[in-house]
Amino acid sequence: MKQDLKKRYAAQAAVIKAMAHPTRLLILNSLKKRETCVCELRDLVGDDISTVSKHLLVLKNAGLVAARREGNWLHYRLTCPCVLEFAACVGGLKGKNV
Amino acid sequence: MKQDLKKRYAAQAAVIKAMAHPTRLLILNSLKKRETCVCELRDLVGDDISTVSKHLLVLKNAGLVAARREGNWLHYRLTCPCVLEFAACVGGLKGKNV
DNA sequence: CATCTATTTGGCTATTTGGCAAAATAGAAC
DNA sequence: GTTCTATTTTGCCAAATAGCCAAATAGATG
Repeated sequence: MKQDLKKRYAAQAAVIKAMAHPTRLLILNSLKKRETCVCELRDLVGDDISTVSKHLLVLKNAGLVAARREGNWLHYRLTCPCVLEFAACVGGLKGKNV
Repeated sequence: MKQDLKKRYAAQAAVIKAMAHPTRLLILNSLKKRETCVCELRDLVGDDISTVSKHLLVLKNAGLVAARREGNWLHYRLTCPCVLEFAACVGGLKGKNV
């Protein structure tokens, strides 16, 4: 495997890995509609707010979301709505885990 | 989060998770061209063959690949070529990890 | 300044993952 | 049947992950 190819796949895998969690998919799909503050996402997800915050960090580090402060609230938004299109394709698969 | 929605996201996440590894992305992209036997994939990837076999198991469990025996060789093939389209989208992202 | 509110960070534990090497298996060939 | 070859499975270990709670932080407001 060539080195630059390796790097490119590693970069892609990092983003895909950030998406590879039910809660984070829920968050991404929710943000598709409109930007949302963390506390609202916590209500939607139902986990501890620190857990939600960590999920958002993962998404932010992958470049999938960005935040905007408005008073006390941080509003998160999708940076790349296209990433969700492929979820529909994935939905049709029939695997042992699925 | 409603229960059925939760399940749907868990199912999607399982497939995405299976894709979320550089070696597995390499394998998937290689299989896009044509079906390939394990030993050939081992040469391409460069890891131990048991490692490659495990990656293939992950992909198989997710429903992303399937195998066909021909003599001593097992030929793996993509079951859902569409899953690779979104990698191009992901490639454009600029994150801390990417 | 102190205080309140929204969010992040750190610490902890349990679980999962990726890799190699050795042993086991499945089918082909003798 | 035995043997050979391709592949999978098992065992082990180090590293990464997800979750909660408690503590820390950043702005807003008094």
